[in-house]
This record gives sequence, C-alpha cells and structure tokens, in this order.
Amino acid sequence: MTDKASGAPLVALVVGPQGAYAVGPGIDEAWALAEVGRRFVDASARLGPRWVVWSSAAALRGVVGAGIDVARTWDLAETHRIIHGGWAATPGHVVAGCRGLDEADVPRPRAQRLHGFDGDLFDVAEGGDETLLTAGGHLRADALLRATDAPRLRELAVLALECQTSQLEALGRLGGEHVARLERTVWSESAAAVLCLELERDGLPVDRLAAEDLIAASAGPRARDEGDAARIRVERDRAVLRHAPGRERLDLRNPAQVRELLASVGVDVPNTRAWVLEPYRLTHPLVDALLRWRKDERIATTYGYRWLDEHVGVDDRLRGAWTACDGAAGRMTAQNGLHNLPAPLRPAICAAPGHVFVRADLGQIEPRVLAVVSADRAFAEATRSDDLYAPVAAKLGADRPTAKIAVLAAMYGQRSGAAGEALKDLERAYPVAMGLLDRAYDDGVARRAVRTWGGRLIRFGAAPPQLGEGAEPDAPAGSPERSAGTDGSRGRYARNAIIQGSAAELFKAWAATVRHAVRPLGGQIVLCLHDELLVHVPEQQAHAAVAAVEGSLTSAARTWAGTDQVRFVADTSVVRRWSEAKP
DNA sequence: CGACCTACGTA
DNA sequence: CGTACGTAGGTCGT
Repeated sequence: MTDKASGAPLVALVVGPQGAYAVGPGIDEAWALAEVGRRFVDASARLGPRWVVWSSAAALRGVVGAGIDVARTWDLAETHRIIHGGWAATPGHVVAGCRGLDEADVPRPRAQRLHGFDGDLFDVAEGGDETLLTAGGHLRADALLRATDAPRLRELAVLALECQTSQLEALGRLGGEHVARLERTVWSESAAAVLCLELERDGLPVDRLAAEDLIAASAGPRARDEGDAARIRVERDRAVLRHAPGRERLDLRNPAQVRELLASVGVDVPNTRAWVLEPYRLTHPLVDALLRWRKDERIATTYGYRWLDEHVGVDDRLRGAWTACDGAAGRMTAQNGLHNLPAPLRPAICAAPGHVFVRADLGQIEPRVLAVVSADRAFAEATRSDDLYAPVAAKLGADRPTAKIAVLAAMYGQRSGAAGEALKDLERAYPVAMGLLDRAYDDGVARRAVRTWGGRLIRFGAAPPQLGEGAEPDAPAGSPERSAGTDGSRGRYARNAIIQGSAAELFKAWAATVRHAVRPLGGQIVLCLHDELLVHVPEQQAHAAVAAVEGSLTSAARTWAGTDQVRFVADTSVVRRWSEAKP
C-alpha cells in the first residue's frame, strides 16, 4: 500500500501504553516504548513513509516531544472530521465512519474513575481477553489504552491501514474530479495536527520581566497572601467607587449591582457591556472609570500573575493545548490565552536573545477565499490588487469604505447599517460570488450540510454528539452542529462557515509549508492566529525566513486554490517584540 | 459541585 | 459586521 499521489508507502504507527507497532510495506515491527523515537527516525529514513495514525496526539506526542521532525502523516481523526463533520473522532468514531455504522452507537469508555483509584489498571485487567470489535462491528472503547501486547497493537495498526483505505475511497466518492484537492486537505490538516504538538512543545517566547511590569500596571503588585490580595483588589475598585459616594460596598463584579449603580447616576442601560456603556463615557465619570477598571480587571483575573506562573515555563515559554480544528468551521484553537492575549500584553511576547520573530498576516483573506470558492472570474480579477476593495469600489462606482462595507455585509450578513444600495450593485457586479453566498445561506436555512472548498463537512440538524463524560475531556466547548437557532442564524452560520472554514484550510496549508521551509533555518512556528503566523528564528536567518514565509504563501495558495488567478497577500515584518508589528 | 449567565479578549 | 473560540466571576439549584 502506498500513497499514490505522493508515492510514499503508508505505514501505520500505533503507540500504546506499553509499546508501539509499525506496519506497512517493508515494515512489520514491535517497538519498545523507550525505542520509539530512534526507530521512528530509522524507519522514516529507510522508507520515507506517510505515517498513518489514529490521531497525532496519541501516536506522535512522544516523537515530536523528542524534537524529531515528522514529515508526512495521515491523521485518521482529522480526516474523519473532514469527511463526516463534527468534532468527535475517537478511533471508535473513525471505525464507525469507515464502516457506515451509526455514530450514536460508538461504544463509550466506562464512566469516570473513582477518586483515589487508577481506573486504567482496573479496565486493563478486566478487558485482557476481549476482541477488538464488538458484535455490532464497532471498535471497543479505549481500544488503544487496552492494547498492551504486540499482537493487539498490530491488530490496531492493520485496522488503521484499512481505515485509511476506506477514507481514501470516501474522498474519491466525494471529490470526483476534485479528489486530489480533498486529499491535499487531508495532508495539510494532518500536518496541522502535528504542528499543534510542536506548538505545545515549543511554546511562545515571553519576556517575563516585561510581562510582570505590564501586569503590575493593571493588577498592582504581586500579593503576598490572601489578605494582601483582597487589599489590592479594594484599592483597584476604589478608582471606580470614589465616583459613587455612599455605595463603597458595592460589588463591581456583579453586573446586576453595576447596572443599579449606573441607574443611580442617571445611566439607564439594558446591560453593562462595554459597547453599550461606551456612548456614556462622557455622561458621568463613573462610566469611564468603570470601563477602565474592566480592562485592568481582565488582566488581573485572566492574564495576571497566576496565569504567568501556571502557563509560562522556567524556559520563559507560554504553553497551552492546541487543536487543529474547532467543532464548527475548522479553525485552530488554543488554550491558556494564546489566542486572545490582550493587545496591551503583546510587548511581553519577545524573541529569545539572538532571535527575532518573522510575523506575517494574510491580508483580506476572506474575500480572496470567496473568489476561490465561488470561482467568480470578475471577483478574482479584484484580488490582483494589494487592496481588493479598491477595484471593487471602482467597479461599483462607490468609494472604498462603501465597497468594503458592502463586501463584508454580503459575506457576513448585516442586520443593521446601510449597505443597501451598494449591496445591490455588488449583486450585479459579481453575480457568481454573490450567488454562492446566497446558496450557502439557503442551505443553512434548510439545514442542508455544506462543504468547505477543501471538503470539510459542515453539518446541521443532527443531534449534538455526546462530548464530555470522559469520552473527550479536552473537547472544545459547545456542540459542533447548529440544530437550533432561527433560520437567519443558521443561514449566516452556513455562509460564514464556508468562508471562514475555507480560509482556515488555506491558512493551515500555508502554515504546514512554512513549518517545513523554516526548519532548516532553525526556525519554529510559535503562534498561529487564524490569519497570522509568528515564526521564531535565529537573527541571521531573518531574511531567509521572510523569503520562506512569502514563498510558502505563493506555493500553498496556488496548490490550495488550484489556480493562480486568485492572489493572496501577506504583510510580513521582522520584529523583536510582537507589539512592534502593527497588525 | 455543575449549569448557566454575563462579560470580554482575539481573529 | 457577522461568525468562531477560551477564560473568569457571578448566581442559582442540586
């Protein structure tokens, strides 16, 4: 069995709790756990395979952790998510997907282990002589954890190869003449899953002292004990409460009390959200003080000393868990603030001595993606420009701000504001692109599943899969499918998911290419932020890294889009601190 | 203790 | 100008 398009032999790797197994053309070996890294390197050099894994996290965390470069993979879990939609993708789900079995019947792991007991040992002892599959053809729950001997590991590896074959056939049925595009999606999404492990391993470089200073500016000094912390909190609150004489005991963290307080000074609002209060900033000094307090409070609670201590390692790297796709359209997610670090803290994100960041963000990615997905030749023409809105404005006979609002309104669906006339002109100027958006909207209203450009399924109406309960402790919150909501909300969701999800695919294809290109330079991708990449690289290699990042965009975009008629642009700069680059 | 709400950070 | 995500603190009910 080989990967036809790339010519690489397909080798399954299963890593269990006590050993590993690799099987494929030219290899059929049990590996001791301590030897996995070395044998992985040997087998990679000897065979140049595409490694087939149930999931990158399960099979490759140790390999990546050892600093080994993992080149080509086929991640069965990520592929399952592409083909079938949703987020649940345990080996059980993969097998069910491949065999056409009902996802709802996938065996789920036993309930929570009891406090103070090691549930794994208990389960392994009890499940020692079980078969791999149930009578119904499903993979037994926790099959990977229970695979403690070589024969069982081999069985799982062979099954993985069968699933890969089955997924490839499914891609062929789905893709027709575009099967190669879907296969490339699998490759880059699989690479993204490996990249996630690298991001977790490497972390984001932080200037700890700068971070402490920035936190101190908002949260005050480090508290020595609980009483000290309370005193500092009261001190912070006083900046607001001094504007409310007689109500110094009020709890600013309680929105109901804050709303009442605002009413007492004549500010009557339905809620106390920042955008609601913003117009009242000058009405009463209390409002301004409150909004400033909220900013500080955010840093004090979410990005304060505790955050620094818990998530920034002794090597001054900020680490969190990464996932290659969320449950909706397929963007990457990250924990511990890596994806929502407040701008005021960005000066603390600083390259290590002798290093710099190459920072690059994609410009106007979503309308450019729309040009690809819709194959609208006129709209593609507009992407030739560095600023896509300029030619659109010219074509509409409108000014640039109007053209921009019209395009955004078309893509995201506006509820308020006045894009009306320009929107009608847009429909006339780019009927193909607008037609795609209208069709996506209608699909959402009708609960019809849609697919992104790369082939990821966006589902509707299905019962939300049972996450949680130990099945997938790290599953992103929320249910991936939109079964509820109004017609309009589903329509907007579908329209957005096609654009946002396709953009995420292009981004990951770019990131995977960059990752490969900067490795020989000693570079690492240290942050992925939906349309922005931060690459950490030795100073002397900055120039080469910039070229690699930009060259990667050209090649990744051409391959992903299947055309060079749509242009993608990146704004790239070399900086010491993240904040030096204006996004 | 968890579910839910409010609020807000990022893209 | 919509969508998505992660985090924390509050309340309320068990």
